[in-house]
Amino acid sequence: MKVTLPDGSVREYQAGTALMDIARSISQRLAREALVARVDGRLVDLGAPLNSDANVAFLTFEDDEGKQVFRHSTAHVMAEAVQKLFPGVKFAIGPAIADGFYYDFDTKEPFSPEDLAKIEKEMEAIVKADLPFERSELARADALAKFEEAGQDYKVELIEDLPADVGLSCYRQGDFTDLCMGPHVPSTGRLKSFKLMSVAGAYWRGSEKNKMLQRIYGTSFPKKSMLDEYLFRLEEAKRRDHRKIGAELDLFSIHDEGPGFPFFHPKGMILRNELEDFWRQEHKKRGYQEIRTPIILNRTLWEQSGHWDHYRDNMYFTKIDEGDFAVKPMNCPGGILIYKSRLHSYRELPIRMGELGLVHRHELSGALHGLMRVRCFTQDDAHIFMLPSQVKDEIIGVINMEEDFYKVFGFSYQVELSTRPEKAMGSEETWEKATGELRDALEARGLAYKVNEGDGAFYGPKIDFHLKDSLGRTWQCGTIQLDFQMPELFDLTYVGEDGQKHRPVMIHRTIFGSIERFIGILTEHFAGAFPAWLAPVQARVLPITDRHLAYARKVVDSLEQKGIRVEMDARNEKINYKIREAQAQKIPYMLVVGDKEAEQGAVAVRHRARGDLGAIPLSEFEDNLWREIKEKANS
RNA sequence: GCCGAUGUGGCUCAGGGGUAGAGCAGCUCACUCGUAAUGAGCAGGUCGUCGGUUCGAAUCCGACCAUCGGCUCCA
Repeated sequence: MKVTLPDGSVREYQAGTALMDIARSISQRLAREALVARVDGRLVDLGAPLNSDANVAFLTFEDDEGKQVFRHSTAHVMAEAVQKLFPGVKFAIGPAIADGFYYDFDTKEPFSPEDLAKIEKEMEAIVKADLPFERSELARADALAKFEEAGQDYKVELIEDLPADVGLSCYRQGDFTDLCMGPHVPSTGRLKSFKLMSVAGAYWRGSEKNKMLQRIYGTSFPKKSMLDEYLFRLEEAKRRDHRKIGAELDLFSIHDEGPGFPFFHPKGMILRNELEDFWRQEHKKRGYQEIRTPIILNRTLWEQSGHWDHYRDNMYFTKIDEGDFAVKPMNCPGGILIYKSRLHSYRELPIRMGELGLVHRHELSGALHGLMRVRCFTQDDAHIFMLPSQVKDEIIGVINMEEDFYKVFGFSYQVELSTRPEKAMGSEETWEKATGELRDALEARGLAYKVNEGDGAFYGPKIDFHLKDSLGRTWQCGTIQLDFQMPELFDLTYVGEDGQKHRPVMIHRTIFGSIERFIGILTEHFAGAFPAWLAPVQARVLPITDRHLAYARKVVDSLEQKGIRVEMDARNEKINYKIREAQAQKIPYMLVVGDKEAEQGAVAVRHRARGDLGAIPLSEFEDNLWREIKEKANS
């Protein structure tokens, strides 16, 4: 039979040759590093025989699929160790995830950190024994009987949910057999370096209605050095944590007195205000008007908007003069009242109304996370009221705007399209149509996107922009939501060419998403070293001795005149000490002034990343920094 | 909200049934210094909160609160 390799070369083998032997015939190194094979597009165990002509690729840890198989195999080893140490445990699922794997177990007692150490030890023994992973295929009825007998309820449930005509397979290594479609690495000896990272509760099938299982997270690598490097990267990421940097740089704080309600300090406010100024400029350019609507509004408004039925659990309520009021969780009903406050002509549309609106949402206490998930936040919201014929262009316009914004900060992002959720308002047809419009716009822009079934807002489907934090977790920031419901519910109209009233279409959208969350992401992205235009302090003047205080004062005054945010470190300390502190505060420019500078009207410039840049005339420094700020340079 | 862990001065952390300890930061004094920590002294905490056990609790037990890692949810 003929085997075609990825480079196009063709080799001849006897039918029935094991894939592993084919790998070995190509090179020893490939045989050592290959984890699975891709045969005509399907992943197959290396131990499997090849029976006819095929395209074959051998995958190693370098390939995403190879990596997943490696991690998934490690999950099986962990499950075996758990079976040995904790007899009677029931097994749920154990997939590979982005940086490792997990396995969910139903146990009598939760695992303790000490248990993890024991499980790791046991896993080491299993890896050392180099047990082969053996595949077996079996009939559905046999599989059901087997797992029922073993008391593995979750496996039984999994089998029952699989289509009746699909073939089932199991993998066994040592004493552990698991329902699994595979493939796996050839033997446990491949799984050289692993570490169990944490235990956590996780609901069976991700639903809080189900039982909570014990999930163990772990990761694995073919080499110890790779594991060490990964762990080191994790440590580095923790150093970027916005909660840590936020405290160190005195940007914000969160107190027991207000869980999930962040306090912004003076330096955090500078950052916020810069972002908001930028936001206002950009929106003005693009034909947006700014509005502001109240935080507390009557309950009847929320009943009309559907929030009472669909969002009540996330809302805060209060009473005013015996009347029921709600604290707004979204800005749209307020914006709609402004739209409705007078008649609109088709000539005015689209109307783009932006609002930096403070919303409050009751988030579960366990979900709170620094600035990333809070209970009150400022949405950089906007509502666009338009003619049905304007929908596509408006969506494309917003997508372009999102991209323009993220480019300024150097963010990369993932785009997701979320469709009709279970508890949604409106007909299937309207949803179909709205989802189609969003999809068309994405495709017209040629954007790659992922579909999130059932993740839309209750009033419409949406396009979301997700940004990454320092640990690679993604957070939704920008969103574009197409809404045919609110215009109906509030009987919104415009007067058309024909003099009749017509129904406008609405878009809800954000770019930062929440200013708070955006600041969190921004902080981690730059590790606190914000570009000069955002930096709370753009320059700090460091006089060498108190003989130079007067000149330093002059430098500060001059910079302030130019609108530059500047501080002076007048303390009676050595220059090294002052530099160390300014560096720790990630201040973009340190201006050392001593006798020489005072004499020449100069400053000795040190940049936080580029180091000592030597002395230049003060005016030249001012011009340079001014330019850097104006250009919003990312350095 | 659920599972697990944690909670000691502003920060990082030690200690642990007999009424609290270090480093850094702060303050004072001396040094007047050229690109990442000068030295000395002083001050600072009812050990998250409330209750229980005990002659005695920061230490043991319970409840609650908050934080951290997940699940769920979402900007």
